[in-house]
Amino acid sequence: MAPADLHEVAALRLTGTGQRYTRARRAVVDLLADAHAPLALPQLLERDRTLAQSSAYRNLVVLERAGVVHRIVTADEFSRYELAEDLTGHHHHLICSECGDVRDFTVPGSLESALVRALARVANDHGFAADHHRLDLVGRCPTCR
Amino acid sequence: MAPADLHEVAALRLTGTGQRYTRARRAVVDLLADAHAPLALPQLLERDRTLAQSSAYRNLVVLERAGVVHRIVTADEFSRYELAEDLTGHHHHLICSECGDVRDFTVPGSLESALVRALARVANDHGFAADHHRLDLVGRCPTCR
DNA sequence: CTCAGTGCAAAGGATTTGCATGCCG
DNA sequence: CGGCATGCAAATCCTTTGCACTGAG
Repeated sequence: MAPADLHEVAALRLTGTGQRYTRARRAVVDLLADAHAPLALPQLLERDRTLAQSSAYRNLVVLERAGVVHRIVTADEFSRYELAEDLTGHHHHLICSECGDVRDFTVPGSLESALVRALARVANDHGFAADHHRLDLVGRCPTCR
Repeated sequence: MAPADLHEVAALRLTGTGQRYTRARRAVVDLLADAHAPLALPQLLERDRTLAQSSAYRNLVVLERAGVVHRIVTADEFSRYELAEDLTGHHHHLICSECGDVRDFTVPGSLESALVRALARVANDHGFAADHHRLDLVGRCPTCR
């Protein structure tokens, strides 16, 4: 998605519930869009020194509730944040068990849809209302291997 | 795996590194084996009131390092623990986004192996040393839906 | 003007750790 | 006996919250 459109959508999702799309929030969205991988809070603060820690946490909560940002929790000490899937496209994560770093990847569409069908059946069998799935590949990155 | 064998394997994996398979550790393994789903620490303490919190945490670390227990982190406030996959068989998790509860499930073998092949290729393309994958289905359980 | 947003400092809360004691091998 | 294991209490550290102030609309 083009940056301009991205900000427009983000602004829309916030103002819809009486919230503002401020400089700090725009900055977070820009950082996440540029990274093309989930970022932890220290990485955000490092990339933009004008961000205050507590406000960044608070803004991530607001952005998550507005459906702009998605939070992921790994075994790593920090949570990580990325743009919501409808803004970036469906993808999965390659996670380094050593340093906690995360990279995005996708699988062939045919496999993805076979997966979705199988999961729909599983959810149905268990009486679950399926929301989304998550596929992670855990290993050691080129640096840590 | 039969309980007797399970304890034998667990004992073996601990004693191999100069550690003991004590009553408290055996109790944790029994609880996890009976649950057929990952348990959080409060659930362990609740099921066996003789367990001390700090010792339980310490024992889970020891059991994890010995390859007997696997720790999983969800968006939920607590980590959850289950027996290692080579003791229970490969499976995936159905996670309730409301109450945090987790249930096990499997997908057809043909899909699973297609997945494994695709992931091997992804790991290779990114220079990662693949270790294992994780497939979660997130939704709302029958109680919370 | 009003009310959401900000930043500092302090509080929360799951998990870890220090230390004295218990107990298995 | 020696060293691992235990349990209490205190410390850690990511994250959240209280509060006074700023700024957008």
